Formats: sequence, structure tokens, C-alpha cells
Amino acid sequence: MTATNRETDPRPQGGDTVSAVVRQWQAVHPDLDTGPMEIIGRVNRCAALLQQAEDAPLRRAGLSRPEFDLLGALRRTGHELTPGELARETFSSGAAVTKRLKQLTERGLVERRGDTRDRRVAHLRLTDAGRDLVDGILPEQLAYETAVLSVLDPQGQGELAGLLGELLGRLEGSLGALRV
Amino acid sequence: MTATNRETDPRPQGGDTVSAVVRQWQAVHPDLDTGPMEIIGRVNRCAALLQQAEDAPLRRAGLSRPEFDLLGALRRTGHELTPGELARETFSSGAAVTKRLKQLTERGLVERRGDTRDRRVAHLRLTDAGRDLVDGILPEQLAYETAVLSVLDPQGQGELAGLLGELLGRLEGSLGALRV
DNA sequence: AGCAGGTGTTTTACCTGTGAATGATATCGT
DNA sequence: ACGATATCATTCACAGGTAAAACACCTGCT
Repeated sequence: MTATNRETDPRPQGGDTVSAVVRQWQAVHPDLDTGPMEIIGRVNRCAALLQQAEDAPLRRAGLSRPEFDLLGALRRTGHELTPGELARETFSSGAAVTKRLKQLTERGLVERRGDTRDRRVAHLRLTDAGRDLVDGILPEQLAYETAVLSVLDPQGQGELAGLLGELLGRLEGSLGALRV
Repeated sequence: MTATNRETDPRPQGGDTVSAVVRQWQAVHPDLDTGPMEIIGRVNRCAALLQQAEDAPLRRAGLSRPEFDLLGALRRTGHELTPGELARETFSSGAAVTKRLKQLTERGLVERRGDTRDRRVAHLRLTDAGRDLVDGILPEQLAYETAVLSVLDPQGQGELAGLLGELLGRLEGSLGALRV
């Protein structure tokens, strides 16, 4: 019920670019089930739009989003992390983390300390400057995101967060399970 | 109501990685409103996971997702498009489109035709091979996406599609409006 | 002890996207 | 008709990511 209301409430037919694309496909291939596009296409497009908007506050601090993710991982866990842990935590490749760490240490935002037992690994922590930078940006960042998302009423936001969480949790669970 | 159910139904606390991250942030900064993360973080993460999964069928055809998007735009509109139109249609930069077109024409999937009136622009269309490739991949692609999304029940999928459409429509409407 | 193999990180070569010039043409105003 | 300006596409230099190889080190077996 809720779904049907939400789908037909605001405009006669979906007013976003994805629904226009779906209609085009259906005109060309009326036999195909285009249902998945309405979710996947929109998720991709939302991600692109939100990131673009989102980047604005970060860029003023001279940080890219991946860089901020890395600093944020160090800040929110509260303890030192190895490059491998950082890669897992930020869902990026080891090579990418290496490059970012190099830049961030040069900028004095991050410090590295060698492990005494296992000399392959390093432990990374925020410098005071790094911590201050994250703590300074985060409130702005969240305020900006709140403003962007306010196009949706609070109830809609709650429902959306819940559904995304459910989808994400199950996707993460069944990650490598699907093989086609 | 629906939101609250969905949020608390499957597990005691959110079982996805984003909710774990949010809990970490709240432990460090209990005063901050982390609400936006639960949407934006999840959208980003879902996009990453879905794309990774999604790419599998495409890669077998030797196409990247941006390349497929370009071919798809030509297929679904049904008529020729200029490079500029393709850039707008696929939300990418003109330079990126130029590069992709170069490769796709070399592979014989796309043909270009000069405009007689305005000699700056070219018109691009799919070759027969290009059209066949798109028509061959699309059903596989959709079937795969359907399988991936089936972790969510049909009602949940409908609600999610509706909410994303609403968010996306309004974001696209108020694109450059927000200035912070 | 000494070597085989595993693990954590970095390096390398390469590919793709981007923003800022550039070049080529069209359009507008006078 | 002619120059100024706008528009469309491409090229350029570069930043950033990736996979695979290389490197450094640990660990377990004999």
C-alpha cells in the first residue's frame, strides 16, 4: 500500500530521469521485465548526484571523498589501523590505500608507526591536525547532507533508510554466493 | 509504521556495515545527527556492490558499464544522437564520450555520420552488430539483476523503487538550487 | 637450522575520467 | 557582410584507480 501511494503520489508518472529511461526501453522491448532498473538505475543515479553534491564541503577542505573515508575510519574506530585494515574498512584496494596514505602523511594528517613484532605491517593514526580536520568537517558535512535529503519528508527518510539497510545487509551476506 | 517494522524486523540492530559505522561515529560524537549517513552511506555502498555484481554479465561481452550505457542510449532512443546528446543522456563528460566513441567505432559497434547543415556535429547510430550486442546482453543483464535483488521481497522492492524515484526526482529538480 | 609457502604492503604499468585549452564552425548584432 | 561571441567536439596533461608483479617478512614443516 505504502509503495503504491509513494509511486503515484507526487506526479502522474515518475518524474525522475530513470523512469523516462525505463519507458524508452519498454517501448523498444515490451517483453522485458525492466523492474530491476527502477532500483539499480536509481541507486546508481542517486549515488552519483549525492556524491557530487556531497563533495562540495569536502573540497573546501582540500579532501576527496576517498581521502575523507580513510581519515574517518581512523577517527571513528579510535585506534590505529594497518593499511590492510584500512583497505577493508573503506572498501578499496590495497594499492589505492597505499597511495592515499602517502599523500595524507605528507600533508601531516596521518602518522605511521612500524610494528615491532611483525615488521611487514605499519600502524597508522591521525595526527592532531588530522583529528581536528575530521572533527571540523564532519558537522558541516552532516548538515549539508541533511539539507540535501530534506527533499524527502522524515517518514520517507526513515522508510528509505530501513529498506536500504535491509537490502544492503542481505547483499553483503550473500556476496560471493551468486554465481552466474 | 512500515519503516519501524522494516528497521527492526530482520535483526536486533542493523546487520549491514553502514549501521556498524554509524554506531562507531555515535560513540565518538554522541551529539551529532548521523541520520543522513544511514541513507547516503547505504546508497553509496549499495551502488558499489550492485555495480560490482552487475558488471559480471557485461564483462563477458567485453563491455564496461559506461560503454554499455552509451550503446543503450542509442538503442533505447531509437534514433541517432550527437556526442553532446550522448553525454547528457549518460551523465558523463564530453571528453569521456569522445574516448568511448572512438573505441566503439573501432570495434564496429557504432557508426558516425556528419551533419550536412552544421559541420561541427556528428550523428551516431548503432551498427547491426552493435544493436545485436545490446539486444543480446540486455535480457541476461536484467535476469542477473533480478536475481541479485531477489534478496528483497517484491513488496520491499516496490517500496524501495518508489522511494528512490521520489528522492531522485526531487534531487534532479533542485539540482543547483542548494548552495552552501 | 633452513627452506617452502603464506601474508602484508608497495611498486609497476596501464587504463579511464576530468577540466582546461584548442580548433572548427555557426549565429548574432550592427 | 563582417567581426564578436557562443557552441560543439576533440585534444592535452594529469590525477586516481586497478591488477599483477615484486618485495619483505613471518611461520610451519622437516
